[in-house]
Amino acid sequence: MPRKSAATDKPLKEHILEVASNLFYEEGIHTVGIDRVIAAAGVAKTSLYRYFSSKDALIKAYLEQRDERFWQELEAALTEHDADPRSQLIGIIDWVAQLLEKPTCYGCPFLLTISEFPGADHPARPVVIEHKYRLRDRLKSLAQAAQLQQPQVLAAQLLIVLDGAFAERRYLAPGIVSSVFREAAIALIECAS
Amino acid sequence: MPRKSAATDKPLKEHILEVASNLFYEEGIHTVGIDRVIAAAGVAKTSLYRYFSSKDALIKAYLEQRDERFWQELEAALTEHDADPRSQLIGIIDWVAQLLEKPTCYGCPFLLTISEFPGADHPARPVVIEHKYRLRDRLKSLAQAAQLQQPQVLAAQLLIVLDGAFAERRYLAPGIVSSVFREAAIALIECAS
DNA sequence: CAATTGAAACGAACAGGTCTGTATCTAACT
DNA sequence: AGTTAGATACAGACCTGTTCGTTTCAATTG
Repeated sequence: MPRKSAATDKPLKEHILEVASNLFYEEGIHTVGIDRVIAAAGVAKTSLYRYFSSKDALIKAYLEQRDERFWQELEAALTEHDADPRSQLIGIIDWVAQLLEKPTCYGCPFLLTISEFPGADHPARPVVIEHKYRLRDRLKSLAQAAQLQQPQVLAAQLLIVLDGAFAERRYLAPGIVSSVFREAAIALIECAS
Repeated sequence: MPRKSAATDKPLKEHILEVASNLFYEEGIHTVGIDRVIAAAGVAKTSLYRYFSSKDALIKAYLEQRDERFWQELEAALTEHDADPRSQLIGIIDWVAQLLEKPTCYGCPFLLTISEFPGADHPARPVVIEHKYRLRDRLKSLAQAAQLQQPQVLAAQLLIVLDGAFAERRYLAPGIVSSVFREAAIALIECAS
């Protein structure tokens, strides 16, 4: 049976991944070396390499963890909303707007990672693309169910606004980005009504 | 008098900067080392360091060059348009849409750079922020002159759409991003009419 | 209960590579 | 002669990934 980490009582692999995830997200992947990760996690280098075969594997696990958490929290936020598809669509917008308001939001981890690794062969790339496509499809089916015009186009438009808002969170203050994002998204939904 | 580079007949400093600019933009700054730059430029390392005191200085020059070129080409594109402020605003949108359609467009160099260097103390940061603010102000004054509602808000919305479109150009095909961007921007302008 | 065993983790050093930036020497051109 | 640039080697730092020896701790076994 695997040993538990002292502070968090989580399995060590998850503990390492969580620490790495925060560091990668906040400071960038290239600027955070393995030594930084193990120091912050209070862990030996051998332990990290026992669970992750390479830094690339750790990066991939980081994105997969963020993807999983994204959908979990999104679906959880949507259960508090009306079942009406239009309300659900607005619900996604509001949920993202809340994310953008957090001071701990530094942008979209997927966009940030693909900015750091533009190479077509990096293992992170398919995770990013799949994440974005899935989100766009989710928006599209909601727009479709809400009987909005051109749901495919609207979904793509909303994704652009979302990506733009997250991109700007790297250099702009939380409140402004969130409110402008929300207004723009609502306006586009109104246009398709 | 400084020697001209064989192929381009430009001063060596500009030649180095141009080569570095393309490499940084296409492959990312972290993944492109000084050795790659001098090899691609066909230049000795000593020559590079004669004109640029450090890699950070080269990065800063890269962004300043992109900024300068951005405004030059934007203003040039706008002279072909009607002097009417609303036409000028649409002109910016169309010009950006054309940029996005180019296969050589890999996103916004400013957003990409700030994604790679999130640190608040990096010399690239102020260049990025100033560029974005200037663009937003340009959009705002055009919206104002066109007597659109809430020009400040509209400008911020358009900037979000623009940033989102450029962000998506790292993982999506040219044509789709460009057309969706254009439709979203036009829709937002219509909303403010 | 006490001794043993074995996996899990730590710590520290190191190998091999890459990166930035410098120093030195030589060639070319004015 | 003197400036400009090329070529090369190198210093020092950093980074990934490995190796080796030691510690801890829990489960097993007598």
